Amino acid sequence: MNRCICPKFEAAIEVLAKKWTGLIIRVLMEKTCRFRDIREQIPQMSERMLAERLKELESNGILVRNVYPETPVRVEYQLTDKGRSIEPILDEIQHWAECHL
Amino acid sequence: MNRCICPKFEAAIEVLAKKWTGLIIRVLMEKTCRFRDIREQIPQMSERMLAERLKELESNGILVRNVYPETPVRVEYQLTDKGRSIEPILDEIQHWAECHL
DNA sequence: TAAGTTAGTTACTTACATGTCAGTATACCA
DNA sequence: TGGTATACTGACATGTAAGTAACTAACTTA
Repeated sequence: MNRCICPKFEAAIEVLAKKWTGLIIRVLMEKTCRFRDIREQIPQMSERMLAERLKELESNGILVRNVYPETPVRVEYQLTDKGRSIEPILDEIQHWAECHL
Repeated sequence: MNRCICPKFEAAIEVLAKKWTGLIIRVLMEKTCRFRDIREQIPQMSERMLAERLKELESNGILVRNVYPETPVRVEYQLTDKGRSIEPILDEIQHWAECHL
């Protein structure tokens, strides 16, 4: 459309391109997970980073945080519709990666 | 496919997600450009960053650098097939950005 | 009472990315 | 000889991202 810089495109890149973000979304794409579960599926990532990313993704409306006051507490992270709509992007990246890398 | 980390996916993110990369590719998607042209279309980016990204993209086989020894010298940057195959990814991101941001 | 569980937080450090700006090489033109 | 143009490069400073590891809070079980 416009040959100048599209702020929405840039904003999207800023959300999606951060380290760990894609992986976290991919894990949650399969099923709703607890903090612990995500850690176990992405063991390279520190707790600190996971907590930071989850907060960002929540504030961007990509996932919701559900707290169940059991003992010990259970916190589940679930993609929203907005979050699930990222799937085609990740699929395209995966496809490109498999063809060209 | 695999719920663990896919190194190809990560490698793709590493290439595509860097600051300015998407914008540079988008500019070159429209037409082959000289260094100067790209600068003018992305004025926020410094020359230093542009030169660095162009080198990276060239070494990743996403674009080719053609030198015409005229006076003054003309250097044109052109997407390869691999580079052009990134278009669907950028389109998906653009689409998502327009629907959700 | 001590240890375990979940879900974080905080402080500190290191690494890497980016910005700024001056300088280079080559060739032309006045 | 000085100025202009293109396409960079290099040194340095700053800023941001990420890693490490210890700590907290609430509650339960041994």
